Amino acid sequence: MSDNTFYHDYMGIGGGINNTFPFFGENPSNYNDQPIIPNIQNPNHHEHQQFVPSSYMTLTECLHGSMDYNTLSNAFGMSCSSSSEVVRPHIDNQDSTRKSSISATTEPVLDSPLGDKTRVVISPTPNSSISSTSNEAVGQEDSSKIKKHVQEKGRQQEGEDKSKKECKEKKKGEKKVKEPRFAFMTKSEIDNLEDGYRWRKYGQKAVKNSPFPRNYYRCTTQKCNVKKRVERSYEDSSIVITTYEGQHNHHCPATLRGNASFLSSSHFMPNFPPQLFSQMLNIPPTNQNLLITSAAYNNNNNNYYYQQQHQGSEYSLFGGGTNNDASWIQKQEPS
DNA sequence: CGATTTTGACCCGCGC
DNA sequence: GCGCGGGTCAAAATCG
Repeated sequence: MSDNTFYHDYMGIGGGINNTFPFFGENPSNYNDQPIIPNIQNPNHHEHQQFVPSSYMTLTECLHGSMDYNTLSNAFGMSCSSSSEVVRPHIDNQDSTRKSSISATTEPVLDSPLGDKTRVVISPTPNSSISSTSNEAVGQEDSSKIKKHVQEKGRQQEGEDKSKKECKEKKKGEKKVKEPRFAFMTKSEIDNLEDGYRWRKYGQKAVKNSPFPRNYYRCTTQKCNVKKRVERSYEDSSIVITTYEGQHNHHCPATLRGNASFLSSSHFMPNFPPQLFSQMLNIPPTNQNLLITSAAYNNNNNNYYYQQQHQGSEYSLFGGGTNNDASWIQKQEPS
């Protein structure tokens, strides 16, 4: 199984964006352009760019999960082999040695060029929920043991049947199926970024070697078992790592209400199938584990733009649109 | 008062 | 088999 980690660098329209994001040149009039490809080309590269109209599509359906991966690949006339397994981002914080190369077992924070670019020294700020993992945890040990015993006794009396049944049912069925996952990184002060869906928090865990906890969310829609994990990078506290697991089986509540303003955070990405990018780029499955994304949003005209490049590929992808609906994606030939 | 968050305990897989 | 860490549960607390 290959990993497919997906980086998304969201930066405001403000400082630094011009340095890293080719769509935003010196001329602010570009921001008011409709998403017509030539108008948003990087002025520095326009001579070399050659766009491929056949690769042009709208993102709208992708954004709201109404297309499955096969449909998407068909739309592009590409085969969607079963080998395009989605993502299982390998997040192993135990590994203190950093892999500098792109590997199949990618840990989003550590391997991302974005992380390097924005690396800062994190001085762990006291966080009540986190600091309790060290000293307090020791003190909690004894009392928790007592509680444990009490609970166990209680369970033996009343809960045993139930839990046993559940265990059996789980064992009867197949192994817990791991849903497709993908992770992306977002430069944001807000931890839980608006993506149009409604989530309920169901857990929080301290992450080893990190002062920041990891939060677990579930989609509140019934029978939708999509999960989301949100954690802040311990290497760069300005970066939020979001990991989605599964696909929504329903429409996005925000768009049903006619409210698409959540796109202002450029968080259209979570529902965009990552393997589509590798398919568009003709990236071999073995190399599809790392996509680097830059994105930006113009609050003045509600346009968002992004660029995707894949290391090891000569191609890159451009996309954008408005938060009203229009959105697009474009494959760029190598220069 | 229902929905959501908090949080300690539990479960499970994995490495040693 | 044991310990560790990630993920989940579920009762209590809090919110709107």
